[in-house]
Amino acid sequence: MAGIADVARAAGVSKATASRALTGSGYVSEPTKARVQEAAAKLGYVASTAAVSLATGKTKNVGVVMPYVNRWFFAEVLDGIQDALLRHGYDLTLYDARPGTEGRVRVFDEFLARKRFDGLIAVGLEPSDNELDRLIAIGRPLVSVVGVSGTTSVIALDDVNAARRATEHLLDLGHTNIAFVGGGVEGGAHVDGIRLEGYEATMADAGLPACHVPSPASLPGGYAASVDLLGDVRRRPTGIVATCDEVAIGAIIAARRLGLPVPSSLSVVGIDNHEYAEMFSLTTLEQSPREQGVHAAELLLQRFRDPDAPVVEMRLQATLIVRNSTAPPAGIPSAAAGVATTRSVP
Amino acid sequence: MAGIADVARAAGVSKATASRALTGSGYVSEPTKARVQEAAAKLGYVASTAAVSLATGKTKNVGVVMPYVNRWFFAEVLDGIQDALLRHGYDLTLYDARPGTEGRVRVFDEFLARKRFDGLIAVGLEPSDNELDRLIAIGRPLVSVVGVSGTTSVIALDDVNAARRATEHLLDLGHTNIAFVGGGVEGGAHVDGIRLEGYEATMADAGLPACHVPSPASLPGGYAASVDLLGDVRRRPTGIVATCDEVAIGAIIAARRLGLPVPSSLSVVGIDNHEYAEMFSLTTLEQSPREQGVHAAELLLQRFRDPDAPVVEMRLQATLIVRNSTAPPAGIPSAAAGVATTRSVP
DNA sequence: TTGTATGCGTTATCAA
DNA sequence: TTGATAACGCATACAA
Repeated sequence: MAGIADVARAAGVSKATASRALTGSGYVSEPTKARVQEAAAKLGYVASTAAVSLATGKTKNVGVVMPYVNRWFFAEVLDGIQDALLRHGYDLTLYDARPGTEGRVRVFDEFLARKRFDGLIAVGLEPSDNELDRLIAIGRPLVSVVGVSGTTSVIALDDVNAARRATEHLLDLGHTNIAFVGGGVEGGAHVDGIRLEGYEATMADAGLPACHVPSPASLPGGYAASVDLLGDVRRRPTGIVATCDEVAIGAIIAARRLGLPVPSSLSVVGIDNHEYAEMFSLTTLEQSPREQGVHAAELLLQRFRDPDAPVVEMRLQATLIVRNSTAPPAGIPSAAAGVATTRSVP
Repeated sequence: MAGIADVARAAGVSKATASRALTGSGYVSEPTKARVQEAAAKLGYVASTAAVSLATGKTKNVGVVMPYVNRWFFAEVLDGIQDALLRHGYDLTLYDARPGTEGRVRVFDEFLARKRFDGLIAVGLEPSDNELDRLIAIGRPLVSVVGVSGTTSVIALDDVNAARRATEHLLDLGHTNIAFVGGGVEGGAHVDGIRLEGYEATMADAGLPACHVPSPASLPGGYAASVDLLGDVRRRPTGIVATCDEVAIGAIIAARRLGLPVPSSLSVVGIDNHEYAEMFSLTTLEQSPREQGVHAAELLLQRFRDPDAPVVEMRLQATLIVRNSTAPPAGIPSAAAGVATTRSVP
């Protein structure tokens, strides 16, 4: 509870000098600075954030808005943001804005309006026009990770490219009957649709028919969709491109359940490099949500230093990681199999 | 950027009256209150949190400290806390305190000392003595979810009881050769050790030998440990009690890999009721981390209202959910099998 | 029921 | 290089 007045008194200086000595702004002689700092340490002085904010207009705090905290991608991004902010001495206040909830409305109407932060990071938010307007009306720097288009800085995976390369990986192995599992489901994320388009375009380029199997972007969702798909012998593909690793793993589990060996009878490729991917030997296109979070935080912090910094749009390229869930289809032997143990870079 | 002075001017009253009209404290006539509120709405006035904090000493913010945000249990608790705080108009600032990191030191030394919150919720923190001292030295109400013993309010699952009932479930089905997978690994959580003790005590009560298989509390960890355990025919049990559902699911996947049908050749029971549990037909003892988060938040809010409220220790009882991963062992037919489709309460 | 005046704990401005 | 003093934006005790 010691205030700066106590520190000043203990050090035998004025509040103003004490403040300068502690914040490092303005001229203070070395000896007095040392005296002040020692006094502050002895008293356990910590500046009141409220008073500092009121006086400086800065909160040393960053707001993070995301629709879910308990999903792999979001939790990883959050972890990355947290880590980067911590390093720079910034606090993080979290706003949960699950779509369609009353809470989300309140977040936009009340909570964000309080401006308890110097800037905002929106993760996978997919705001409505109205919500986007409010976000901008706040008048604080905004950086997005996925989900917001247009006027603000954005960091996101190049989804079309990732889906294309996943598809091409299977094409290169000799597959022609390839299905895409994911997206096309109510309440699903926009990215799933984009990845689907990447897959469809690639199949079209190869002159092959596309097959879309809708599925929620979750392990149980991918499992259920894949059981349906693979259970019907007439529709059964030799390769699956999944919209994310959880769906891909669901497909692998479904295949095992149906007695279809992976990869000899079915190849599966995902997008993410989820923490479970290695255990399932899943071939996947790695995106690193954690790094996306770090980038977002650092972009925002840089914006604090230079408010006129240009709006940047950062498109990350996924890295293909080949494991053991993909192989040439049953008919074709091991022509391109040599590739199957390498790990290539973007 | 409109301040209360602008609102007061627009409504033709003093700042004091405007403040009273907006906060609801003190006497204000209905007509003027309405005028003020209308003016505030029109100007889009929102009180500066910094100024309010400085004037009242309250931040309307709660700090949450947890070692991980990207693990199922923690993410669920966080979600519950967030939800409850949102309903009461409180912000949430998050502090990541991963054990053994430099960041954790800074969180305790700098970040928490800033007291940007009216109270603190510690989730699974397992603080050192020194850390616990600091936590208390902050001088703000503290509520813990797991991980802190003693002097503060705590909400936690009754781990011993949960492990005991998981074990008894297998015993009731006729199993005698039951292993416990989980715990006993460096960096593991304290709860795993407690659950292990519950299992061991129950086995001892039944006059049966215990078998402990160390494992990290994760899906890959449980998978690896179970492959080892089940791969050795001489050690192979007919039942597994897992320290959590992720480990249990790892065990199920391992069993399938080894061609051991579940539940006919191996029964597996977990603790959690993880979101994947249903997909794997996992019998488990449900704890609800989300509700634990809600309870913790509400306990803290109540403490704000009544600072002298007694310290409470809330031990939650798990609920047995019987699915299809447990059955009588191969030898014993269907004596107690009728039970296997019911769902019992604590 | 309303207005005036003061304080909350810092930083920032201006003289000294 | 330092010190007195005025903001910062609001809530509140007290006076009217």
